[in-house]
Amino acid sequence: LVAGNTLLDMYIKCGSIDCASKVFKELHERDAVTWNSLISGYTELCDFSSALKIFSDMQADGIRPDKVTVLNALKACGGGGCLAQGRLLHCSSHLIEIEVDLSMENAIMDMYCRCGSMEDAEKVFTHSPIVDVVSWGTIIEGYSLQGRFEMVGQYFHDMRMQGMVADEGIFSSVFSACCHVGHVNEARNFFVSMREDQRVTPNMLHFNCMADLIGRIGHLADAQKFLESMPTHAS
RNA sequence: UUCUGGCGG
Repeated sequence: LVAGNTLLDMYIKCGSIDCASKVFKELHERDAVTWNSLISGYTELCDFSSALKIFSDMQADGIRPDKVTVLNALKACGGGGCLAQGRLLHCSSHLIEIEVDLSMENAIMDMYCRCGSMEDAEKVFTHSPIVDVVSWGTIIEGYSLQGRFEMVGQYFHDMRMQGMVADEGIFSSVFSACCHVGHVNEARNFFVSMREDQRVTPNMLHFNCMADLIGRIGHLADAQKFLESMPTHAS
């Protein structure tokens, strides 16, 4: 069983979903891991409807979904923008004796964000007994995707107030929001704070957003100077 | 062997 699952996983990691599904069909024994691998394989390829189809096949086959199953299914719902199905998962996961821990809460929030329902995402966030940098990042990225810069700033501020340190991912979302709405000065402030207060090393994406913004207001020489100040080893 | 946020893979 483990050998079969390992083989299946190998094909998925290589991107050969066809070989993977062939292996899947030939397996005479399948457990939750087998199904989970295939669901995540389709999700990785952005074939969300196939992923959700496998998810329902799994249940039809009498295999009980575990935590990983639900995490993968939530991701597929988010990717496919299937709000109704995602909501159903959210509501039923409590019932089918799956513990709703932090990673589950975060996945649920992410699903709502991608489905465009920030209201639901915020509700989950607010009611979470504990949140981490991923939770904050999920909400911030959610607002960033919607171009809601004021909310990005708000949540970033709240996060700092609670003593949470931002990481590279948070700043990627923040800069992308700045870029989206063309807020140069705000971005500058974030850039300075990133290095001085929070000791996050700016990466290439961060530098690009900054240069784009500076260039956009016509300060091409500044933008160039800025890019030249970028360390060559920046990742 | 399958596992939550940005970019990458």
